[in-house]
Amino acid sequence: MDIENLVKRKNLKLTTARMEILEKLLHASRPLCYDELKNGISMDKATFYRNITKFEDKMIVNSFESNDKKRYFELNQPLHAHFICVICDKIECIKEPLDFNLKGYSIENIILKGKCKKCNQI
Amino acid sequence: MDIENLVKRKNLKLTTARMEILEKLLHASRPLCYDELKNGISMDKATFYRNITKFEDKMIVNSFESNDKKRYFELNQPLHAHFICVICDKIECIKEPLDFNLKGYSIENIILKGKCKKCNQI
DNA sequence: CTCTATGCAAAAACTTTGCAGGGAT
DNA sequence: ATCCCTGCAAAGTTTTTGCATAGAG
Repeated sequence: MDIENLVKRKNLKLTTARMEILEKLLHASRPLCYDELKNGISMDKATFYRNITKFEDKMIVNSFESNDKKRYFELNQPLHAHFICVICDKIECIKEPLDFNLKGYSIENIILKGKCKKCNQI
Repeated sequence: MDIENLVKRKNLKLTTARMEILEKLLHASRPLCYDELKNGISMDKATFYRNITKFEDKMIVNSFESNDKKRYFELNQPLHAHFICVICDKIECIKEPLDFNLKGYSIENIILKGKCKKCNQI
C-alpha cells in the first residue's frame, strides 16, 4: 500500500505527522490505541486527534472503543471482526469470515467481546 | 424479573438508588446511556457510577461504548447483538440469533456497526 | 451495631477548541 | 499566495477517588 498516494487521493496535504501515523498503523498487526500509536511520534495531541478525525472522515482509518475504555485505531481494510477479551483486554483480529446476513443493514464493523482462548481455560 | 431478589442474591444492599437504576433498565427496550438512565433519578453521579460498576462486577448489568463515545448500559440477558448506526447513532437490539462459532472463545457481547435500514437507503 | 452506600468536591483521563504562526502545493 | 496544518494552552466530557456522614441489615 502506498500511503503517499492514499493521502493525496483524499485531498489531504502530505505532512510528516500524517505519514508517521499511517506508517505505524500500516505495520501494526492489530488496532492500536492512542498511547501505542502516539508513542514515538513527535506531534501534539491536538494534531493527532485532528488527523485521526480527518482520516476517519475520509475513510482511511476506523476506530472502536475497547474494554479498557480506550479508542483503538486501524487502517481501513476488508471487513473483519475484532475480539476483545473481557479478562485480559487483549484485542485480536479474527481472520475467519463470519457469515450472517442482516437484510437491509450494511455492516462496517464487528466487535465481539468475551473470553479469549487463554482466559477461557482458566 | 424480581429486582429486589436479584440485588439481594448478589449480596448488595437494597437502596433506593439501586432500585431506581434497575427499574429503569428493566423497562427499557434498548441499552441506555448515562444521561438517559440518570435522568429523573436523584442520585449523585459518583453513586451512579459506583453502582454501575458493582452491577457489572456482579454480572447484573453489562455495558458497551457506542459511536457517540458514550457508554450504554443494559440488564444482563441472553446473548444478542447490538447494531449501532454510524450515521444516526441509533442503537438497536438484534433479535435474530447470529451464530459465530469461534472455537475456544466464549462470546458475551456482539456489537455491529454500520448503516441501519433507514440510513442505508439514503 | 457494623459495614456498606451516599453526597460533595476535587481530580483524573481522554478529547476538543481557539488562536496565531508555519508549511505544503 | 493561499489554505491547510500545527503547537500551545485552555476548556470540555466522562468517569473516578477521598472523605465524612447516612442508612441497610
